[in-house]
Amino acid sequence: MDVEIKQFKKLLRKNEHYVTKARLRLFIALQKTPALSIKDLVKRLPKHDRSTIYRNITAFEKLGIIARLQMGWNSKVELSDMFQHHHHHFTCHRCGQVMNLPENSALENEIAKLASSQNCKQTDHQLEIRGWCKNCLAD
Amino acid sequence: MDVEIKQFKKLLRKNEHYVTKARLRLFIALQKTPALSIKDLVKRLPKHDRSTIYRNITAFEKLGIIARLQMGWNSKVELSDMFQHHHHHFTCHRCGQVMNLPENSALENEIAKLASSQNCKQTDHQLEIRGWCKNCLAD
DNA sequence: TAGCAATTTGCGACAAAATTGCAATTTATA
DNA sequence: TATAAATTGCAATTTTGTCGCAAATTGCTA
Repeated sequence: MDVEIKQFKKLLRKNEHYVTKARLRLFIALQKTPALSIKDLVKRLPKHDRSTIYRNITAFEKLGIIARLQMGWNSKVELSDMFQHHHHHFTCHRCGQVMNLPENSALENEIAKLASSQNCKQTDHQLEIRGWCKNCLAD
Repeated sequence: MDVEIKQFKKLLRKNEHYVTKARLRLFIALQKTPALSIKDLVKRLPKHDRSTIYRNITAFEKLGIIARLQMGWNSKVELSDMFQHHHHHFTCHRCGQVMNLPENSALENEIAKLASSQNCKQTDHQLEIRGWCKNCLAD
């Protein structure tokens, strides 16, 4: 079985959460796609009620399993850095595609410096770059 | 009168929009606070109906007067770079306060490089840093 | 500054999104 | 497999966001 699913189950149990079908399916759906809206999730998990999905998203968020994002307009969720390399996103205005960007330590350093210059302690951050993707530029 | 309000009125007129009380108050509310949710705005503009606020937010957005942000969870709006220096945000987990961060050209450069490294053309971006603010760290 | 045309507003009705209580089901454990 | 506890699905409800329309406001011109 997928190493990450093992880790996910362990995390749930450690925090006194049951491993249920709804939670597993939600996790797997998130593993498959970079960033999903609640609407997408409801569509992809037809066996489960909206309320179950909402409740589990809230639970996952508290456990640090997922992170909420802003992609242009709607809020979306994706697995947190616990289950993925840390990364930022590029959203194309034209085709709407969201792509994960490669890690960049120079950028991460600048962000860290910016927070500490204000005497703030950073726990995390989120960057979205918007514009035109390679394919749409070619058209 | 405030230079920015003059600019705001001019922009409306140029685009065949009337300068109304609702629009002025909305603009002024946005001038006063870094990032406001729709809920906040509805609370701060009790003389105006929700639908008016929604409609004007939509209109302002089309005219490029405001930008939508995602601060953690709810989407918020603030005046665009047209009326403010370009900046990013820090949100405190504990007190919830949102502060504007100073401009940083090294950071901006890294962001630009990251986009072009993927052959994407960046139009804009948004960064939110989260953590603990100075005051909350002191407590 | 009165009057006209065009836009905007507030209201009420709706539609969509998100939350909640509770009985029935599922899960972990022994 | 029995039991206790957590979770789910469902229905009801609240919260958010949208829309049409009559009345009011705005910009313009005489």
